[in-house]
Amino acid sequence: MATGRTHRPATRSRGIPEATVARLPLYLRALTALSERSVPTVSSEELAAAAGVNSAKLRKDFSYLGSYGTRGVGYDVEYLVYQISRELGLTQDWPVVIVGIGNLGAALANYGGFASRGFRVAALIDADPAMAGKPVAGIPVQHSDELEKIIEDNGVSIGVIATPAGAAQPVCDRLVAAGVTSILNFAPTVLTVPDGVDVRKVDLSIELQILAFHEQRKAGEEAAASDGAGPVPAGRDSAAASADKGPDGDVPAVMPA
Amino acid sequence: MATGRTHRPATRSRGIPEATVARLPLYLRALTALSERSVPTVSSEELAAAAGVNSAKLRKDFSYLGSYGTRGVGYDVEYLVYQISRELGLTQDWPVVIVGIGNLGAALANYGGFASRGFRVAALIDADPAMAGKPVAGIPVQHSDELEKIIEDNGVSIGVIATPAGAAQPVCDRLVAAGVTSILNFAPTVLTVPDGVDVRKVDLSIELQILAFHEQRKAGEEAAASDGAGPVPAGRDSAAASADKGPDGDVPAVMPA
DNA sequence: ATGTCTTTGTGAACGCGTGCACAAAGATGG
DNA sequence: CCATCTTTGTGCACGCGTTCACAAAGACAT
Repeated sequence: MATGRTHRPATRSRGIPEATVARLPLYLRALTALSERSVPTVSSEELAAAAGVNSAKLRKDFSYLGSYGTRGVGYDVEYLVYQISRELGLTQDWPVVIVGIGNLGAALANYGGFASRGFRVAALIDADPAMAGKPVAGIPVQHSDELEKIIEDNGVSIGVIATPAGAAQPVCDRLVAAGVTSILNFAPTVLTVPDGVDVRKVDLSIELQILAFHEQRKAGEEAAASDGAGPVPAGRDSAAASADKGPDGDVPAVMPA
Repeated sequence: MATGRTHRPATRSRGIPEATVARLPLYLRALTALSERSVPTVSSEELAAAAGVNSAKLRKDFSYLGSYGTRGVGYDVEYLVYQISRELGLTQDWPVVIVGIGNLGAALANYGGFASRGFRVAALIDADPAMAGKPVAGIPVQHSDELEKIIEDNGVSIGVIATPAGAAQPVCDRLVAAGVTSILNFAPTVLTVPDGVDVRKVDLSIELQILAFHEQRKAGEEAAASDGAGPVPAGRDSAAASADKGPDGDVPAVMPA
């Protein structure tokens, strides 16, 4: 799962639970696929299976949006696609800027899932002067100096940070100062932002570590018979496990497509 | 953050809650940074701030691992780094294969956060014959035909799928059949896997949609702004910058990644 | 030793999210 | 119009996760 966090306990999203909001895109994707196959209606059971969730959960989620289903029949696919899109705010155009055009930034720029969801890459920004003007995904990269102007001129409110960890906070500060109020962060760093600004973070390394945890557990259970505890190099100071070479601080995170 | 899901009903993770496991990598990152600065000990308050979480939560998380702190002093950084690494299974080597070497796959292959965490890219696999032999991140790409052999020869148990949506499930099936038991999926599709196999999913599109939802809500609240107080915000996207946060800022939550 | 001060570790309360199970609503057929 | 069948919408209970608040534990000074 992804990983998104930033302090804030109360989750009163205008009646719609945060957990539900996080699943709406999932339903939308499944519904879009059905729509493309010209399926007119779908039951909660079928849609739930397609989205990979429990049907009861799906019905409860939809109940927060209103009563859009017909008992005995199911949900009208097209209508639901529209309702969810509207709820998520995808019926409007969202200009987005991507800062940090390295391998990851380029991958994001080429990602096709944007346009189809109402997102438009308004600009690609990088601090390296050598990148300026060079086209990536058909869009010329612009230098960081232009950041504020680009954001204001295009009315950008969503920014994507794909820079090395060290550059993330400064870039974030500039984005926020220029008017961005939502940030998707791929750099492995905790960003500090003022109230009113949303930050979601994606860190591949974290996802892999969680997988490793479960993987280790599976291996452990398998050898449940005689297993003791792993090698326990006593000494509190023995410290630093195996591979700890590079400072992770400067490597950009990675991500989705 | 990322998004991950598909799995276990009972969370019998040897006593450690899933939510805690998802945060351990976060603590580990903060601790590694402190370690590099040669900081000997850290209090729950300081570490929590560095990791972006609540200090009470951090202490409770650590309590699941054991009593590694010293009252009145804090936690020994090096010792904690080791304990968390061991708990996550990062003290061992995890060979990983990346399937689908497009923009994203290449970005992942170049990601530096792997090696420093015990992960080793054992192979890059792509279905395009033209890619075969071509080096990416210093590793020659191999053709899909070799998939099973590669996995068995290297004892790979973790696979990363970065293929187009249509190829994901078939690739997943082959990975699982060959012995992979943990999968990180970047393709926008719900993968079906047998019991015992973990799947975590990362989908940028979903993260952006969640941001859009909150962004839309902010814009809506602004329109109903009744608390004057100060400068009158002319255009909605022009100035901004200032702390124009009215009622309640809404920040992401989620979990679990 | 004794007292004071700091910080951990955790018992308990609370709230959110999940899933069950069923009544209500509507379609459909006779 | 009535009976039956399907599927939604939701009340309710339960469990996980979060947070508070404080006693216990140890460091440190006197």
